[in-house]
Amino acid sequence: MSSIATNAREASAGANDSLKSEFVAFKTNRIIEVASNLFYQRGYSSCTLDLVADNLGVTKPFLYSYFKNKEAILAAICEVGISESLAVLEATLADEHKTHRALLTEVVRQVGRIVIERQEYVVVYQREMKHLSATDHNRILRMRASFDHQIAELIREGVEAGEFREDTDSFVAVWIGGLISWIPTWYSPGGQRSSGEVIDQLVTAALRLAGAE
Amino acid sequence: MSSIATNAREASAGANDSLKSEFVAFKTNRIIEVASNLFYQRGYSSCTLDLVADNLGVTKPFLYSYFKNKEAILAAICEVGISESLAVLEATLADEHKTHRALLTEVVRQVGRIVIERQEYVVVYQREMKHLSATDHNRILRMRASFDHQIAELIREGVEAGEFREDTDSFVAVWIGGLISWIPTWYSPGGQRSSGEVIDQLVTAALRLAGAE
DNA sequence: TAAGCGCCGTACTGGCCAGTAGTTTTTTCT
DNA sequence: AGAAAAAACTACTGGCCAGTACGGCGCTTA
Repeated sequence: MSSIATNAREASAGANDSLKSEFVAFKTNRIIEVASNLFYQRGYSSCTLDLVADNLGVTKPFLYSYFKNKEAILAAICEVGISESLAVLEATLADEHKTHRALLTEVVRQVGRIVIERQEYVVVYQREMKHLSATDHNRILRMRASFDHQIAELIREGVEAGEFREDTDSFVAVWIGGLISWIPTWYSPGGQRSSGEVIDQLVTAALRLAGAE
Repeated sequence: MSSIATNAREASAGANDSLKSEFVAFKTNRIIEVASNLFYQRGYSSCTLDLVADNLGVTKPFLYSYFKNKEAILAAICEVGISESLAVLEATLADEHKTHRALLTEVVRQVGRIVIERQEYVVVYQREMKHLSATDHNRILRMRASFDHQIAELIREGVEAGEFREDTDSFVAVWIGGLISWIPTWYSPGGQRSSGEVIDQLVTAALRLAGAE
């Protein structure tokens, strides 16, 4: 009996905890969403936490119960784009049945989609990374390096398999990363080109760089 | 006689003035050089003018006798990379005897060189443009647009002339601009790759994007 | 050498802002 | 209902920084 009661209590406590942590996650997300938008518009250093709080309809101490300080908010923002991209990259590369050309196409398409979706996060990351603490900076730099490394590997194998031109240096991985990162500086959601067109163009460009035609 | 005297006086005054304006130009240059370096390292908003002055061995009011305010210094920095690139672009395109392929190669090579030389200026421009006044912002944006437009035109003519693949959209001009702008985020002067190698790679990449092979 | 001028420095201010201490409100549990 | 705990707010501070008023020093000119 006591064990049943205990289990029930634990289960209930567990449910409560998870509900509570869902609330916390939700609020945390809202904060980085709004903060990202404001950092994007005004720049990290010239954006005050009072402003972020105002835009959320709360006050500054509220933010401090979810993040240690201003820099922690920035770190959370910077991590979004790169961690999602890395996740998609690894999920895509897991499919062993595809050709290297198909893999490259799919990776570029998926990551391009994420970069467009998370445009503001990506731009803030690119512009404001230098304000991160050394620890956060290194963690994010490692993710970025891992991304580039895996693309370079994909290129190398594709060249070996004869799918890409043999005079293709695996360093084009960095150039392809450049194409992807470049999108947010000129694409705007309501603009002339749809995100679909942009992604198609991106894929074409990446394939040309890889010599896969 | 009076006219000779006047001329002599004017000539002398002119020489003085030009010498003086050379001094002014020199000091102005030193300011944007040092400021660019500090804005590059710390970001525009978190870099104080006292710090800039310290690094020049002068004091803050000195800066205010050469620039109206902090933003004017930023504007001067932002203009360097793009105005030099535009000048080189137009000088290169003036050579009527070259093929479109040769013109594209030369433009990319020259602008790549400028971007590497002026790396810090270019990065500050990309990151901090949003802190410019509307007037400065527009002036610089127009230069940038003119650059992209002329590259697009070059691509279009090259396709027409049969030098580039016929399924090449002139929008690759923007992608090529992306490759060039991407260099400063990963190239470092003392690093593994020499600037010559980087530029060769850049040219190769640009030609592949244009379908000129 | 003395007067005049211009260049640069000293010293200040007014406002802004990250971060915090202590209080009030809301929720939870009995 | 009422107490205890959790969540959010009010109100403040200490330091920083763009921009400025004014003073002094050296340099020209006669």
